[in-house]
Amino acid sequence: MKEGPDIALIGSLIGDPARANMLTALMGGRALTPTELAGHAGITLQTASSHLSKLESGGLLTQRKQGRHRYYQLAEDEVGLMLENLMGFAASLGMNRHRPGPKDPALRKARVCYNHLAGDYGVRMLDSLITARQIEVTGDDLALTDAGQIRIEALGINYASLKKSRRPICRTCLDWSERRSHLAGSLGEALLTLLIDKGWAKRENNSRAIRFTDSGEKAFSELFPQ
Amino acid sequence: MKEGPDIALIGSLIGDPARANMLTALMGGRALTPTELAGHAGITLQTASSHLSKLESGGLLTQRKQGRHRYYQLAEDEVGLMLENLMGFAASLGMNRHRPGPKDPALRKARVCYNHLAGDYGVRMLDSLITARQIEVTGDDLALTDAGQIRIEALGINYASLKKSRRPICRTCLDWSERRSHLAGSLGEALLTLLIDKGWAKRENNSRAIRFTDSGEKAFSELFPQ
DNA sequence: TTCATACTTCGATGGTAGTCGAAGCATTGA
DNA sequence: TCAATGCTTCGACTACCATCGAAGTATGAA
Repeated sequence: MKEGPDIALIGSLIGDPARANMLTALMGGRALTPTELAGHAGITLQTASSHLSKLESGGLLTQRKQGRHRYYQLAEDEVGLMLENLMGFAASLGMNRHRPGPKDPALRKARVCYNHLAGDYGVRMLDSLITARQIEVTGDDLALTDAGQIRIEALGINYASLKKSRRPICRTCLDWSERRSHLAGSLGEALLTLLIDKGWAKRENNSRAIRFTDSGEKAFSELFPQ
Repeated sequence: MKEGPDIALIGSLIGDPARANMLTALMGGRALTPTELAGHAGITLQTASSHLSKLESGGLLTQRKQGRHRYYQLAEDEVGLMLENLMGFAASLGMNRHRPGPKDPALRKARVCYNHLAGDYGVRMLDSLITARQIEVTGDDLALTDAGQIRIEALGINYASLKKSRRPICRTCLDWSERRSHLAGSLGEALLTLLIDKGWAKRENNSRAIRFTDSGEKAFSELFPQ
């Protein structure tokens, strides 16, 4: 009894519907204000504020003040990975909160997973990078090969700056809709940023879904062939 | 808002300390009775019964009646993987319920993860199998090679019976103490059973820890060299 | 300074969920 | 048939927590 880490604390943090909705909203990757998060959760600002301070002291969120706004976001990559993982488990048990609606296919196709690309397109991207031997699988974790370094530099991503940070460049993240891994880590983030900066893909408002333009679809397929 | 699977439901199930303690106890791999689980959680039988029915209807547990006993266990492999994963996250946040006690090193060295071997030894076993090319890493999932089939048959594990079940033979499970994967799936279970049947290792009572005998240590090191 | 916006803190309320005692049901053994 | 064990169900209590109104604090704009 009382062995190992305390999962009850995390469970209780996630267990409240209002908090779960806020965390889900923050999986969209944008930093959000208490007012916005209150809207997502369907509660008043006061209640949201109370929840947010709990999530923050629990280590799941961080905030930064900017003028008279406070922006909350997921504290670390690990938080996003854990949430995506939990969603995968919930989905495997058939715990869906809604009848699969019109948004659902869009989410399964491509969505933001905190700061990187997920869904069918996310999985395809990682698969393609592995097939092209630009990313190497060694045991658990992923590593960028020499060919991969050259490749991402050619795409305009600065490898040196990726390497500077303490975050892993490549890591796997279990996709809840595909039940396979997609690419997370600082490279995953950089690639999503690239897709958006190039105008190939756009974030939907108030949703984790990502919409590709026609030319974006084409460019993506060329960059990451099946 | 209200996108994706319902993580709040699972969170609330895990979020209660009594339930979390029961789930942790069941990670020991043995099927336990309500009376035993009540003891682990430090509550009365009535309360435990109420919790257990919630966990069962939530899909986390199954029960089977045997005479006048009811044996509860984790419903599926996925439940164990999810819990181990959550523990890993909790540990990474430093959420430990106790000062690392004398039991802690034993747990980190070798423990039961629901039905397979975890901890340092679990990770080493998988590493060794991969190095020997008896297990192959393809993208996300693991696969037994031809050499691996021959190997496990030689150990006395019937490959055909493993294959019959719908469960995956090999799968990864993220180890919370090592932060790397060990081997789960039906083969992971069979290998743990083997270690115990051969008398090389023993389950501690009321703990997830596994204690190796001296000869067991030696045999393990020979079977799975670094 | 004054007002407005954004957010937090305080305080009160209400609901819910965990808890246990007591009673009821089922199985086993004598 | 009777008693004992294992467990569930019922009912009541309690404590906690989410919730929101009201008041307080901080930042920015006018």
